[in-house]
Amino acid sequence: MLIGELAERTGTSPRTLRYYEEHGLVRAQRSANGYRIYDEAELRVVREIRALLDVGFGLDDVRPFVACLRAGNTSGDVCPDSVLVLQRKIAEVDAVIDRLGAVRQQLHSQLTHAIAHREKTCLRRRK
Amino acid sequence: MLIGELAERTGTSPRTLRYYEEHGLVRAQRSANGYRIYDEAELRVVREIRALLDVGFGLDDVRPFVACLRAGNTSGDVCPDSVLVLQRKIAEVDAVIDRLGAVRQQLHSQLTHAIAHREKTCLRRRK
DNA sequence: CCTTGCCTTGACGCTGACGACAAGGTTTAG
DNA sequence: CTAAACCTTGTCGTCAGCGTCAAGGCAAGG
Repeated sequence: MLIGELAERTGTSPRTLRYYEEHGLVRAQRSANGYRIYDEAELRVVREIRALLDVGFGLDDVRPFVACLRAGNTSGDVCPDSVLVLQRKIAEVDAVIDRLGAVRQQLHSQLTHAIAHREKTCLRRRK
Repeated sequence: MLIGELAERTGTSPRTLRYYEEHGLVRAQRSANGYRIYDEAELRVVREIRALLDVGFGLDDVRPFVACLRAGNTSGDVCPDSVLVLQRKIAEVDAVIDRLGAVRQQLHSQLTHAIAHREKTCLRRRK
């Protein structure tokens, strides 16, 4: 499988795949003319990467999962390092959710005050 | 008030204040030697900017609030444009919170599966 | 032979809110 | 005279995950 095909089958671009390789996440053989050649296993690797990136992981966070797949596991999640990252990420997500909840509350109260103020102003004008 | 003092009183840096000015958010007089001179009103403006940026606003989102202050209002929130931005931002925050909630759930289930798998593996080894 | 369509490496662009540095002018205090 | 401590404009660097050329090679079909 060449890079274009892998890109298409994973919904990415050749550029993206080279970028992953450059960062040690994806591996490829080389044909005589220098073309990258991927086996079916890389398909799963790339899909794992994509799935995790979509969820907000960084490339560094993804590494343990790729290694886990390469170690022969059917899932990238089952290795200790992956579990650690999962736990850390859940904690991070929780923290962000909490923060956003507070932000939301603040914005909501600002909005409430603003509306109240505007009604006061309208009443004054009417008098 | 010179730029250093304003920076200190707002917890920012001179660089930051020049950046805001460059983007049309903060205004300053110039003294004979070319130094920026700020009046007390800019203090409130900068604090408004900072407060909104801290909450996740972009500079463009902040503009209506600054304009609202400049229009003579004691709060930057009370003008129609500010209210629109507030409503939009609340909606954005809600969307992100929802998304993160889904992400959290997915990660949690991945984690659960991973733990379950590891226990299976442990049991196999003991046999 | 020429075009089309793959592939290669290399390098700059992008988004946002600044930090950091360069190179210089001004004012004040000693 | 000079050092300290302000200020000025200008430009490049930062983080992440790529997009977008540029310039070129290779293979196959008409």
